[in-house]
Amino acid sequence: MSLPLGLLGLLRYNTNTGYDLSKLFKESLNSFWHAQHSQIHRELTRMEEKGWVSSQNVIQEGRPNKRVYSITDKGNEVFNEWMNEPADLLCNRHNPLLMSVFFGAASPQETLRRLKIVRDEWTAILEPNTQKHRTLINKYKSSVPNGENESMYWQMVLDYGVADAKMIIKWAQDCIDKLEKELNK
Amino acid sequence: MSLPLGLLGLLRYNTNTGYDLSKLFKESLNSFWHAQHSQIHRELTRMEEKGWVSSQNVIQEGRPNKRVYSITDKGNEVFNEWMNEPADLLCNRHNPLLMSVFFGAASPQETLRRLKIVRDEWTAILEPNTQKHRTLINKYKSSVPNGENESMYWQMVLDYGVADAKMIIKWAQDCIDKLEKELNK
DNA sequence: GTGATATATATTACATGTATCATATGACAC
DNA sequence: GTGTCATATGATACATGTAATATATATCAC
Repeated sequence: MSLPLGLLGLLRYNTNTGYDLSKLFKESLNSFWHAQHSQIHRELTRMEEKGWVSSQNVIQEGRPNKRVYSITDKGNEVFNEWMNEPADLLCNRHNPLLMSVFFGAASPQETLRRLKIVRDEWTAILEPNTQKHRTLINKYKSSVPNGENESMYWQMVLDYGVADAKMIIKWAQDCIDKLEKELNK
Repeated sequence: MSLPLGLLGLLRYNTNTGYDLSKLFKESLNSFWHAQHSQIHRELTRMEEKGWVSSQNVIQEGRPNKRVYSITDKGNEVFNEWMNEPADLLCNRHNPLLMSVFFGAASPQETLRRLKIVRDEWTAILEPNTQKHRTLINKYKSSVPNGENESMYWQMVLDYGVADAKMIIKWAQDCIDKLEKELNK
């Protein structure tokens, strides 16, 4: 249920089109939830059927018409209920990286190569991503109602991302050291 | 594609029934991949259609008959190809916990309560889980062909789990501190 | 004037994950 | 003798995620 709830959460701030929600999603929630635009459009349609959002067709000049969604009272109710329901907090992971490491003995050289990619890519994006998110937090802080208050929570999610990246980089390096030692035996 | 590949990976060690694979999965891969027995049965059927595994019906006394699967040459090929293909290493996450923290301003008390649950539950399972996995690694090390060699990779996955849990516990505590300070203002 | 990029929504098909139920038997506790 | 747990597989329905394609227009670079 997290996708519709993410959309409801964002719609609490502002009315928005599917297209803009898709971009907003990428900017804000993408570090912990990935959704494609086709999924967002489908989900919005379903949410309208359920009465959680309503939409208005807006005719534009020079561009395709757009459909602007807003959250309904019922949508707000659903969102608030979810905020008080037991969520899947110790969430199951589906992690292809660990799957491939687990069976790494089948191809040690390849596993080593992959671990280096993981280390390098995470290292490369850690700083720029942190900066980008910090900038976005500041932007939304002033443009979203109650943004000053919300921003503490956004910061928590950003902190998680940083801690996670650092953990992965260190873990990958440790694995690389072990593997290289083993392969050079 | 990770589920079928996980099953192929396990079938390389031994022939196995869907039921046993389901249990093995829970013991070994569950920390980074969750699969229900119904999904495993369905997947095995499909893999047999594709010729990646073959099965034999074994009549048992006193118990329901069982279907024993073994990996085929083609299955081994598919598995090895996958070990050399670019995997989704910087994997997307779908993390309901972070989703709920992100919108935490909608219900600070509830968010605080959840973060405490997260901290406590992860703390409670960290030690026992580590022990359990260490025991399992030792068990499989001697019972699986090439187990001595494979065990280094299993250990890496276990290390990841430990580092991840510690990171989450620390992060949750930091968030709790911040939130309590804010709420007591 | 051609191609790339951004705006905007929608459909199709398939892959994967979750939840619940159905079936069948043996062993064990109460 | 009843209920629960373990063994064993499967069907059904639905929810969710991914991939690819279609349509239509404006702007900008070359």
